[in-house]
Amino acid sequence: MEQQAWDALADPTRRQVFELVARTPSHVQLLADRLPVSRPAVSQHLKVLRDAGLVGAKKEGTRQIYFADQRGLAGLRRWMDQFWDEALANYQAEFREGEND
Amino acid sequence: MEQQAWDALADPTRRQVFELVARTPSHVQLLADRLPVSRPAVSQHLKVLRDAGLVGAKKEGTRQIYFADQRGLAGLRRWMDQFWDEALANYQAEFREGEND
DNA sequence: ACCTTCAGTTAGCTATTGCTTACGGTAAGT
DNA sequence: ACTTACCGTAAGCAATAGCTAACTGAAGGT
Repeated sequence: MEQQAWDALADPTRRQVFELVARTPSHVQLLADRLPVSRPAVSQHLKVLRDAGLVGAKKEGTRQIYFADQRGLAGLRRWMDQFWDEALANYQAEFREGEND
Repeated sequence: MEQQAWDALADPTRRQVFELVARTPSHVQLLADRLPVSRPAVSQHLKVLRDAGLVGAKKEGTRQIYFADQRGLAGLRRWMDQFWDEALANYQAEFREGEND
């Protein structure tokens, strides 16, 4: 469930899709115009992002407005916070030992 | 440069390697023992993590002690903070519009 | 009714990835 | 010097991913 968010955001163009949607909610065609890939590709990316809980959709006539969903990001944020301190601690510990050579 | 960090942490076993190293700095063989992959696989993962700035290494005789490096995480953290607020804002905005139907 | 616009899905191809096995290479123990 | 314990890298393979092109379908506009 958290793995999906990692996979989703690891791909560069898919991350671009998320960034565009996060700044301004928009429909598929608009996203495809601003990206170097075709419309179906954007559709597929949006499906992955939606399954990961990173974006949501809202029907608006024939169009479909996508917007960023914070819940998908929450898992990654927790993970990051968890290892941020540990990483710093061990990093400093290793270098403190190496200082007195 | 930031893409490398995403790619590195997207892979589940590679993320496990990072997590183990972040908790307790250790050498390759020790990591391989705690993971369901071979030692060379761990070596390759560590190379990717090192190129991404996520881990550092320190020679200790014939062994090599790997430890987590906070600098690789910094980029991802900045990215996360950047979109955390925007995602929340747009998420709420979309639902506020949809409430009065 | 017709046509246009918007979107999701499938098939198929190419490129990349993660793995193991096998090899080469360095540092300590005897 | 020889052996043992480490480790990194290359070759090769099976699986996966991202893309385009083509198809299907729903919603408005005329």
